[in-house]
Amino acid sequence: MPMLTRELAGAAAKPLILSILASGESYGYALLQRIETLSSGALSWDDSTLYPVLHRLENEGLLTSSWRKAENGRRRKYYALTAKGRKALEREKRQWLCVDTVLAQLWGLQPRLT
Amino acid sequence: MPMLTRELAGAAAKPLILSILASGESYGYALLQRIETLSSGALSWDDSTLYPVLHRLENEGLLTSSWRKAENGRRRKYYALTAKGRKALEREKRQWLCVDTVLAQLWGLQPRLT
DNA sequence: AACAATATCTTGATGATCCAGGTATAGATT
DNA sequence: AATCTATACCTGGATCATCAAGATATTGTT
Repeated sequence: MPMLTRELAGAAAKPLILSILASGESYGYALLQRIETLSSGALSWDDSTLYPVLHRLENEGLLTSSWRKAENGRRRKYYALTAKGRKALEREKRQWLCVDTVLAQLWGLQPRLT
Repeated sequence: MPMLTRELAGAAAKPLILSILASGESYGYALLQRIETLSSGALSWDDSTLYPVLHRLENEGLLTSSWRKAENGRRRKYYALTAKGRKALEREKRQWLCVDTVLAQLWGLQPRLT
């Protein structure tokens, strides 16, 4: 994500990926496009940044992966959230909102209704 | 910040510090307490994490520092935002809100009114 | 044939947190 | 006087994560 600082990109990666996968399995390339779409082009990741994150999350047991052939004939590695991944997402969400609440206070923004 | 992931802590540090200093100069120890207060105790930093960040920000020209003696007789290193720091804060803010907007969409939360 | 888009991966350099420690003073308590 | 607690700052090394660059391979289009 070129317009984001290294740190914010790092912090955003995990919750973003887990959140997208929470509504159904997907694969690397599609995740990149989904994020770009959701942010109206503001967030565009480099694939060489995403793949290691996916591997790490799988290694931590938050995701499972399976190679499959898509309709267009290409092989894709589909990722799906595990139960552990779902819990991790809740944790990530809570943490993000915690920091966000503090920043919102400092910036004089409305608090979010949970 | 023990209850935050390494990555989120890293991403939060810069905007938090810059935002607090935007409303007046302060010093390391006070920043730690201020953050703990603002978050109702949820965010508590280790001082050995904060100081290097302050040094880095000063090194980047976002802060200036000056040793001074406080009323209580102790020496403190006061940090103040520079013009460059103020611009950096705006950038950080924009970036944070950008990511936050995407996450809010994914989580079905209300968008924030700017 | 050549090219653009799709799809994934690895390696090495860089950069940042985190832990564990160290230094020092003021004020209150024993 | 001695000790403890809170205040106040700093550094070095281990660890971990992004990032850039480059590699591989297939499909559909010009």
